[in-house]
Amino acid sequence: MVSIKDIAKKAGVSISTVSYALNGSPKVTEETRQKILAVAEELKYVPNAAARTLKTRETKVIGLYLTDFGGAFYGDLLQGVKEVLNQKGYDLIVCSGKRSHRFLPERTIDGAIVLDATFSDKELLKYAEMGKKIVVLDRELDHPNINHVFLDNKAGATLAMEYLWENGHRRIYVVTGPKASYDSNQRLKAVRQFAERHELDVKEVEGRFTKESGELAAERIFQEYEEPTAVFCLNDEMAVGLYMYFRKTDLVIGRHIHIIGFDNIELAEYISPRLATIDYSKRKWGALASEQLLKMLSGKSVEHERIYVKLIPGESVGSLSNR
Amino acid sequence: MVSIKDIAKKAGVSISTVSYALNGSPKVTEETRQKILAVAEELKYVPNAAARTLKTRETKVIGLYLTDFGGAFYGDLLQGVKEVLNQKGYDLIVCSGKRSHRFLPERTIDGAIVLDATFSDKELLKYAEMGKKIVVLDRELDHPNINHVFLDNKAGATLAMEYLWENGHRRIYVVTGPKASYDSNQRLKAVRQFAERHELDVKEVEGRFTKESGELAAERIFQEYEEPTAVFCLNDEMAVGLYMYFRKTDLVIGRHIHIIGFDNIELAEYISPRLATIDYSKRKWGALASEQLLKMLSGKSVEHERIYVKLIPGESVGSLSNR
DNA sequence: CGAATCCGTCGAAACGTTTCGAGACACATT
DNA sequence: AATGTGTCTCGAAACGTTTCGACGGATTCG
Repeated sequence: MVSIKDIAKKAGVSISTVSYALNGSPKVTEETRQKILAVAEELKYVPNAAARTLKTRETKVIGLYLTDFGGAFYGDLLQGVKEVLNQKGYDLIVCSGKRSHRFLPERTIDGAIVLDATFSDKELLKYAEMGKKIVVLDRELDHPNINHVFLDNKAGATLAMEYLWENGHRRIYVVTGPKASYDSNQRLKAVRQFAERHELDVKEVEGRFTKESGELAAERIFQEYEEPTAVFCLNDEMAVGLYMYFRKTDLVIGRHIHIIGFDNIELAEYISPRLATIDYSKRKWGALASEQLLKMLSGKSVEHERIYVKLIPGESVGSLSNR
Repeated sequence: MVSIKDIAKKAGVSISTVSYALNGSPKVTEETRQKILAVAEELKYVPNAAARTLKTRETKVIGLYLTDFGGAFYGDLLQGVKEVLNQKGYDLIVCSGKRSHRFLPERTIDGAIVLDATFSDKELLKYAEMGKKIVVLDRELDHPNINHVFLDNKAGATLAMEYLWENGHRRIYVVTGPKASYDSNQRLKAVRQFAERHELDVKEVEGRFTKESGELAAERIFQEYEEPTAVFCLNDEMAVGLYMYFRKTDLVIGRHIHIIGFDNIELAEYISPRLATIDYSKRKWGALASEQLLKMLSGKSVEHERIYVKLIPGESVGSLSNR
């Protein structure tokens, strides 16, 4: 409501002087700045973001795109992103769904971090081509305006397989994510390599990275059950689905059936038996992604970063020797 | 980059005609509209949100303020909000932290839904006073520009107490949230009323609505333990904290120690034994909140809404008779 | 047939900033 | 005294829309 113009009038100076004063330009004398600040305060002036954006072409807001708001998975990641961003004077908004894509071309946000499989490569490339800066977390995309923080999926999947192997497991199933998922494919690739190296026959069941699909997968595995069997779920969410299923049977997890996941979601720690899984710092992942994005926005060059993983043992995987 | 002006030039019409055409005004003939649309398409025109906002004074974006991005608690709520909003042509952005408050006065968003105890009443009232429309979910605030969807905390707390009572429990502890929490206070009030009615002596331990504080509370309770004791945690998060603690002792939950929570978070279902708790539709809560907000924005009157609760039994509470 | 009505189009102002270039003034330099 | 050098302030244009009022031409009406 009250604009820079009102301040100018009341303070008896020009509009431009007010603007300079408010923005801390050295062009204006300390005395007039104080006067202007006082008037602004008195009038309860608040800058109009739209007008400023129209002129400066930037919003100091960056968007984070998620597939859905559900996943407990995201908490730490968002925290990491937010910390970095706020510290550099940027704000974070979290978005989901196709509608919100408009923020990118319409310049509501300066850049985006994407962790949303429903956001197509094609669309992303289109925006990148328009000059928008983007960091993707769930795919690799080759474009000067797009960067990527590499999560070491393969190392993680290999760790998981080794853990099962060392515990004596030889009949192993893997429950994959959707075929289109980059993470799933990377992890699966490592599983296959491991299998080949050890001359194992790893059976593959396709899931959708959800609890429900995990439950379905469990059903299939149960039908073919030949004791003892270990299952590597390519994410924890599906592992929880297996838990749900096997609780209804007389197989006990960690004894008759062995499960390991990937992601170390919160639930993995609280469910019992403790789910063995692959952990990585989601917070750091988010922090690195934002740092990359900010560098891109300020025209600096970015070096490729990588997130390391580690194994979290859990009672969901028992040793075959001490049955 | 390409603006309405470029379209006008290329199509050989005036700027205003382009604007009318693009906005589907009946003032322009179908023929010219098609021509303009074609040119816009060809030029890959995208409207500039800042310019439009500057003129129309609205963004068609509403903000949802959360204390932090952590809580798995929010998923369904956000889903409910988003569905309603999208259907009415609005977008949702999720925000957290003081910095983002600027969106309200700076007109980046048309209105806000607040579920964030760190957002002070005073500040909220200030924005309301400026004319911003707000729906609060975690407090009651009396202002024409602020509304509220009522969650039946008292009924929920009473249900929980009755459940414990009917299962024969008489030595009951309640673990509260922070003193400043509206929800905690409402629930606690009902607990006290129940205690008075049944001439019970309910011991109160103060928590902070987090797992860690639940664990601490458990420690205190354990020291005073006199079998059998039931604990009503004023939210599930803290109940999970109790689980963590008691797993380290030789008390088994649902047998020697009995626990009930409030909120029915996802974890409550997957933890074992299943946590008894109070459930309510978070999705509906979100949906009602957004509907209220949209009504306020269009100047309609809003009627007060209320969310009902129900008891979810769980094995975390056993009957005292069949020990 | 002249006047009234309607319809599609247009020009221009406005929204609230930022920022460039120029103006005004004071002071120092030759 | 004329010129030069800074310093502070100002006016005006620009960003990309929306929308009001006006305009001219075609149609309808009495």
